[in-house]
Amino acid sequence: MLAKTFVPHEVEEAIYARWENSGAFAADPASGKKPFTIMIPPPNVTGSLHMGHALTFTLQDVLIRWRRMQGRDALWQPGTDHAGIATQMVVERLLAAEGLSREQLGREAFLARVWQWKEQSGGEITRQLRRLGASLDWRRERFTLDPGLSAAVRRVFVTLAREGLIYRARRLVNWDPKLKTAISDLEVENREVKGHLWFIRYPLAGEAGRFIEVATTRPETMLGDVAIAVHPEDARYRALIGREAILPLVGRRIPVIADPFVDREKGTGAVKITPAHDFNDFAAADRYDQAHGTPLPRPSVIDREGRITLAELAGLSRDGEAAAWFDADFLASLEGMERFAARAAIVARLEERGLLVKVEDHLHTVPHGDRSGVPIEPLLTWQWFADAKVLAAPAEAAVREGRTRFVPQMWENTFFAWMRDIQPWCISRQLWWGHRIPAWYGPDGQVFVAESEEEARALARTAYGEEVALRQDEDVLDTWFSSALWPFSTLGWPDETPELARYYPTDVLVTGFDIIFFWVARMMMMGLHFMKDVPFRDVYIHGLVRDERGQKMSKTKGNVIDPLAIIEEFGADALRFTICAAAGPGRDIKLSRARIESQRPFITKLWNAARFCEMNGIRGETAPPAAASHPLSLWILAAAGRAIAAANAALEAYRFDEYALACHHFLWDVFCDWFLEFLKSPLTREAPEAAELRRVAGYVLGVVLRLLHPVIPFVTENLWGHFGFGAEGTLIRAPWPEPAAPAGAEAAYGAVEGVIRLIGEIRSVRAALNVPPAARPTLRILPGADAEGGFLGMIGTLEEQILRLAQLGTIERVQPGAALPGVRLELGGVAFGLDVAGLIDVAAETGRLRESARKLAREAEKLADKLARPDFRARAPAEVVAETEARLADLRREQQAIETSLVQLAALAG
RNA sequence: GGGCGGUUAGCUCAGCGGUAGAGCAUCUCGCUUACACCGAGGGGGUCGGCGGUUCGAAUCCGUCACCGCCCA
Repeated sequence: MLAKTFVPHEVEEAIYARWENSGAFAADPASGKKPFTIMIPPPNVTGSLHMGHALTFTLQDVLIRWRRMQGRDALWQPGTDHAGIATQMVVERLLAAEGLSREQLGREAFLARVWQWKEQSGGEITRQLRRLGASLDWRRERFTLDPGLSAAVRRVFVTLAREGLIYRARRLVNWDPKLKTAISDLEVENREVKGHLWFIRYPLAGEAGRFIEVATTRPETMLGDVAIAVHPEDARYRALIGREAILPLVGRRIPVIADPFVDREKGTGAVKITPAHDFNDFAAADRYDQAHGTPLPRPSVIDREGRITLAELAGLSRDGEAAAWFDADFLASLEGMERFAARAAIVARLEERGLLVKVEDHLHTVPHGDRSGVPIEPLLTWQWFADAKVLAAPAEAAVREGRTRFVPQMWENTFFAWMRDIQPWCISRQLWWGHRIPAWYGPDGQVFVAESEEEARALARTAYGEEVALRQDEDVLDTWFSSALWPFSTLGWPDETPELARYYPTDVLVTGFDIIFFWVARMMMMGLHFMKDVPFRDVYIHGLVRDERGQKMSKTKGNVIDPLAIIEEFGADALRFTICAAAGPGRDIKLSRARIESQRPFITKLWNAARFCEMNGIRGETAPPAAASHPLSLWILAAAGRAIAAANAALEAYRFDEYALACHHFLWDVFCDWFLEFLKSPLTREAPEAAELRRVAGYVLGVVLRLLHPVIPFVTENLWGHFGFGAEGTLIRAPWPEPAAPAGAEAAYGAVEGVIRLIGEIRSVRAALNVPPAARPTLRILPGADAEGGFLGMIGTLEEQILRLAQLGTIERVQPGAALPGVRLELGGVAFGLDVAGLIDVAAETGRLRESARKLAREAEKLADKLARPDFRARAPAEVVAETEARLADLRREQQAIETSLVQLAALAG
């Protein structure tokens, strides 16, 4: 016997273990089945399950389970990425608690420590994904630092380097002074901050007492100024172009240059140029250098920890007049000072010297490191870059040609926009945890890129003609570099494995729009370059999970909902069903406890429907009875067929919400509300058709379980085993249902739907007229000339059901011409009289009828007007005209019926 | 400043050229032998504003407003 209530946490873990241990999640490369593959976007090894994960993995699991049941060889590839910065930060924090730094420990020992952490605490999320029910093929779990995946990284790096698509260069990069590493453009977050605009006077050379005034948001960088730029057509400054100003404090002469990119409206229209600490200034210096013979210097005045450094100013010239503005002692005092402290010191000093004109409040965007949260310092450093532009072109073409399809399609725009303006990708990181860059340097700095040290040594021997000492590059690669290879590195590449041949390209990538660039774009680039084919056919982009007010969930805001707590309380199925039902196309999902609570009863409903079946001797049937002929059998089989078709159409289109809705509607509004209710009378009295109806019910219950299994796998699996549809834990492998449509099913469907409408009408009348619940009035039936035969017959067949569900005493057929006392109804060409004389308030009923007569009249008038317009008849399609006419005719009939009823009521009253 | 998305019942959202829908909430009635996490019935919307296209617009086009996101 099924328990009175379903208690998810009592069964979920056992069911999951059974699936996992029985190999139900395992892909089978040797099978003859058509593969269906999804690569999990590997979560961060330091991560733990949050609602965003719950969303993305629920949707992926729905797709995987559905396709697996359809008989596909499903591969859902699990794993985690090594998350260079995040993991290093975690372990450094642990060390700090012991009073240690990674530098004290040394690289080798530190890495050993990280591995130790990874083995013990890493990958917590893979355990949590099991709680969610995710049917990942765990035996194939990968980690981006696995030997195989690392070999793939080296192969890709070396290949691209030899093709000239990876190169080393000294460039301005986004430097994170807290983490002391370069980061890519994508890891920079532009935040709007309230800052200031400082207006500073720079003395003009050769004209004592005259100045040029500049405005800046970063006065501390003035130490590294090499020019002042004005717009070439700015009348205020035209005369100054080509002359020189004096950089105060530093005491250097710098030119006033013209650059059309200067915004004349902003500040004073004159800007200081600091090429070593600003991307725009760097570009301006480049432009200047190309137009002039003598290049501008590019002194760095801030170091890797964000402190002032004066070393690079030392070599720069300083002559007599400028030297007068040289502030030697003050300058020396800045050495090693933190950049924001230096800002304050410099502003104060400028003010003392009468060079600070004013300070204005200023709202501007400042780049911050997305991990560290500190302002980025643009810094000139040696880094490795990937030529993203060249790699992007085939990826862009693949989407343009439809070889990879975005769902919803609008995300293509985002993808194209980024691809069009793509910048060189800085792939080196000044970290220890990650793939060490496979490049070695000779004594003279010559670089040897190779997959192994031996290979590099061989290259060096050839180059130098002798054995020399080599030093490997200290840096590691961006984590996303290895993630970009995931769709093929996990399948064994660069080896030509059977898996690689079979599962690449994958079918669909499911992810959020926030990582289209990190993931989708980079996997496309690498996949196309190395596999010569796209990594996935479809990219399904879902929204972000937000709280009930539409705010992003974050720990600092304290508005996070912990999926594990929800699973503990309501069960994984309730969470999954809520998510699935809420996953409309291209929208963020507002999630709250209340929302999950409101969907949970659906699980309970399924449970109780199953209990009803069990109590009534219904057993699991995997096939519909071959000779099913009772109209209720035919009707429910037809309805199930519609539900199956709706679910398939929804899932094919990635419409998870419609899939959930179709299942919900079929189970609740059709199977429970009508089918099971219809069954009560014949089963209770053991009618002749009871045996057939039991078998059909057992079969349709199985259809429901199979249809719902992808989204609510635990409760369905539990019931599957309980009813003996198959062995315990085998629903996951059961065949996806096919519509079963015996002869006559559609006709029966229409007739039974008519009976359902009739019962609904009677219930409405009863409620509207306050007929006492215990009253059992008589229903009289008077078939009209155009009565639908099937419907009329069905009223006879389902008489006991109608009596029960409409709470009637008897049903009588009357002869034409007979009166129909009471309330008159008109349906399917049949007139019905509900004899409620004496049970109702005649005046109230008269009022009700008049009101509905008014409504009908309004509607009929609208349709009549429409039909009266010649344009409508001439231009609208014939079927629309016919439909409108039919609707009007229906309305007229209803109006007639009400008129008749009113006359009868008047007689009753009189 | 440029781009994208949104604005439909009290709330959350479908619908995207031919009768305005769902879930939740609300109101009335009901412990009818699966389920009160239930059953039955009801109320509630000039589909953000304006203009246009069309026989017909929530749906297509233009424009404005407000909200959100991305990029400068």
